[in-house]
Amino acid sequence: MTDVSPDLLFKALADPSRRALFERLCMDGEQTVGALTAGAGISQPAVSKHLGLLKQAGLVLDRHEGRQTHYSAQQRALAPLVDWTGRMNRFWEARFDDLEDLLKRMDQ
Amino acid sequence: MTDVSPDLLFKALADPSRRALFERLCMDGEQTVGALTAGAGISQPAVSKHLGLLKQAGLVLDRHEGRQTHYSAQQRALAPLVDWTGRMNRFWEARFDDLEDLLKRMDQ
DNA sequence: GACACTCATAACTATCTGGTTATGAGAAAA
DNA sequence: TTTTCTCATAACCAGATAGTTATGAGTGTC
Repeated sequence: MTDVSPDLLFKALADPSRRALFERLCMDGEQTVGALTAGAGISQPAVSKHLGLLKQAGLVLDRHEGRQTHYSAQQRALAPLVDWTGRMNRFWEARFDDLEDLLKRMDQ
Repeated sequence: MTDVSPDLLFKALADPSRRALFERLCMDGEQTVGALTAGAGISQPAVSKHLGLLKQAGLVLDRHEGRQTHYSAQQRALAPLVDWTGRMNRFWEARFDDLEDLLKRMDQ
């Protein structure tokens, strides 16, 4: 529930297989490991490991039901990423404003 | 100028040293390799390599002036990231709306 | 021209990482 | 209970990667 560092998020999403799994969960909703393995081009243990990392990064939740595990995307998880990009853009705009101010002053 | 794949962006930003360099460029504006090396806890060649990757990912620009190279953050570079996170959230919300619809129908 | 400075590249190394196969644990089915 | 199914973990391997030192290329300075 508590926010995860951007570092974990970036690392988790840097791998294409992992990002693809997360995208599928976002698009199609909760799915079992078996369903996710079908369609991912990698073995079931590889999928499980990736899901483990995604879970550790707070990007997915797991739910055990009988002998299968259902994974789902955790919506709020991307918030730190949005915050980070927003912050970077804001820095940029701040410097841009400074430049504008400078130009205005030079104009007078 | 043309948009870069989210893959390159995520990979470039997944490394802490690289992300720190980019953040400094966003916060403080254009800087030389020397200035960036001071403060990064790593050697100058390491910094140069990271800057090379950031440039390849479209995150920074370089400008040669005499014997020094000035790097700056490229503002629009984060756009694909913003798009991607937005898309993921939109998927999520769409499924949420479906659920709402379902609940509404069940309610009738 | 000789020297100093700034950065990029080369070459190398240790560690990380993403994949594999083999296997074990737990739950349903027979 | 035995078997089958689903997933996670263990053990291992090959390639990627982030760092290092050494050096070269290009530019200003003396």
